[in-house]
Amino acid sequence: MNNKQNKPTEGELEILQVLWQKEKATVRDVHEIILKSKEAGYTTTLKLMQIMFEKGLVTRDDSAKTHIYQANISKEKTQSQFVGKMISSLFGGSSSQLVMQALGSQAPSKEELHEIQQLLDNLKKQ
Amino acid sequence: MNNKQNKPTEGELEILQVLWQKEKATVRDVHEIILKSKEAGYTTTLKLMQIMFEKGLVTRDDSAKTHIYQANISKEKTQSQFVGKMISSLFGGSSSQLVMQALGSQAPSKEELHEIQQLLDNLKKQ
DNA sequence: ATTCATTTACGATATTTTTCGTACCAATAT
DNA sequence: ATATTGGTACGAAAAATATCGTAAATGAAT
Repeated sequence: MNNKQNKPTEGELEILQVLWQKEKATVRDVHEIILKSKEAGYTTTLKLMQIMFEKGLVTRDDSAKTHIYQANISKEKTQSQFVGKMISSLFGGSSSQLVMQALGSQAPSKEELHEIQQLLDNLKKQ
Repeated sequence: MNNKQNKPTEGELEILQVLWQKEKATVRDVHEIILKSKEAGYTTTLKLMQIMFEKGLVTRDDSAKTHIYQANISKEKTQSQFVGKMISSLFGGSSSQLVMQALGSQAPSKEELHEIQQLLDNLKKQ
């Protein structure tokens, strides 16, 4: 069972973000985008993606010279992994505390509020 | 200006949790508690706390042989630091997405739901 | 006073993550 | 054919964290 997927590191997360957004991408694609937010060498990105491949975090099609990468863990799963970790390590296990903090730090739009309200209504019914 | 406080590492976070809860604590106090959730040597905890002192994450009273430590960054500030980071790096800047994820992953109690509802009502008014 | 237990200080090592240089390979242009 | 370009592989260094052993200090108990 390869269930216990390790938490991606920060660098890996940056790459995953790109892959989640673009579905498929070459190292160069990813690298270009990462360059926008930080300084980095091409081979640095390459190496990281190779390591991620070894770890199973991404898959790749290496049939052509230029390999094509895809994320191999879902955004949702990763999010919940991190959120869970955070709730336990910073909010004493209380998800609502995290919710309060998140809502407080950045007010959501009307539509978002509505969405949250719906979810909340749902939870109340149970 | 020592304003740009670095994000505490995971190990540091464990210690901060104890300090936030107990207000004041010795290395041994902290260590005992950490032992409950993981294996660790005493000097490991000690060393970490010494480093945290150097970084300014904690203060300490070393007037007696056994030093007494206190957290020097607030729980709230640290939480918002991490939540903010998370929203931007995993939720594309949308706090409500994080909220949804958090509420979904672990249903809060009735009281908590009520609290969240109140906050939500407040936000709606604006 | 001497021993014993507890603590801090500190250096060293281990581990994990990030970064990069260099070699090598393949496709294309000259 | 050869040079140029753009790609991968790979090893190794650098940086950040975490871990621990050992020595020295301190205070309490005998």
